[in-house]
Amino acid sequence: MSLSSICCGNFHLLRNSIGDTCSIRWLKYHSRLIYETFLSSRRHQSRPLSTTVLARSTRKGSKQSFSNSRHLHGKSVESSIEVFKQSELEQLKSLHCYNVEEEFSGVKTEWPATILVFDIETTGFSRREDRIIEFAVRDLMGGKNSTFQTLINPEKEVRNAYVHGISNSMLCRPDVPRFGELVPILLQYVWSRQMDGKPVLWVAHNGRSFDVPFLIFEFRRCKLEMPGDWLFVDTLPIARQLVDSDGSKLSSVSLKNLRERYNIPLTGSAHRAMQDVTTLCYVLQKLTFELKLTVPQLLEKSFQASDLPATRAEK
DNA sequence: GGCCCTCTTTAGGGCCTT
Repeated sequence: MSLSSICCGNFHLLRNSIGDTCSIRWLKYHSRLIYETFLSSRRHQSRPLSTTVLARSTRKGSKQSFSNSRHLHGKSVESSIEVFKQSELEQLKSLHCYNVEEEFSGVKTEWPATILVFDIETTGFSRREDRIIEFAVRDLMGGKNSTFQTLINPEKEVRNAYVHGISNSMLCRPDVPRFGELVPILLQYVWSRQMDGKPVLWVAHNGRSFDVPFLIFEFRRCKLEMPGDWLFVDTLPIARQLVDSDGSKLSSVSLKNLRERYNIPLTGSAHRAMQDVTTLCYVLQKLTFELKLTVPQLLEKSFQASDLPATRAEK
């Protein structure tokens, strides 16, 4: 299975899903029972959800005890949040690619994992001192409700609004959830996208050093562990494999530079989570195509939360 | 903080994330 064909398929679908975002109110309304099921399954299990043993069994395709709970509310969620302007949509449409193999064969691609590209905005760089204030994710499978985003009340002052434009007044509102309140909603979203017996592959730029540790610490503050079938891929070390036409390595592999390298238009404010997610989706497509990376190879590069030093001991 | 590179490895600077 070539990643290029899958990515082309992804972005064919992505074209149709931009602006099609889950309503957090809907998810909030339906997440309570799901969350209770999650907690219940944890109680019935004699080990945490994110143990290595459990994850290994998941990689082989076995089901986890909670994997079917998403079917309790398996109906589609409504869309209510407009993310992009029409002019911006037109720009992105110009980048769309077709899954040629799928178009000709008529056979649906067998996905080895649910691939979720995500990004966070935070109050700073310290995973211990700072908090997540925005979370956005896009399922590369595309389709209805393939994206999800929300602001998060960090319960502390935001002093870096000059970076992302997210101010205290935007976060200190009754309709903005704290991270602990978001967890059941996020789990509901992920389960609604996850395929039976297959892992979830989260993709982020510099995720290994930044996004994933932040998530781990937020889960830890809620006294929860991430599901064991959540795998992560960092696009930063992958991008470092790129070379220029003269064979030299790139001087910068920041998301901004990669976007400019691939002529990807900026469709909103940089340093807002969903904007960066959209950029990374296109960068991932171009990156894997250029490096001829397959999905299995991408999975081989994945890591688990428990693999990170930050999860093994407090520093 | 983790990773990479080099004027390196008994180290230090820069990148990348907000």
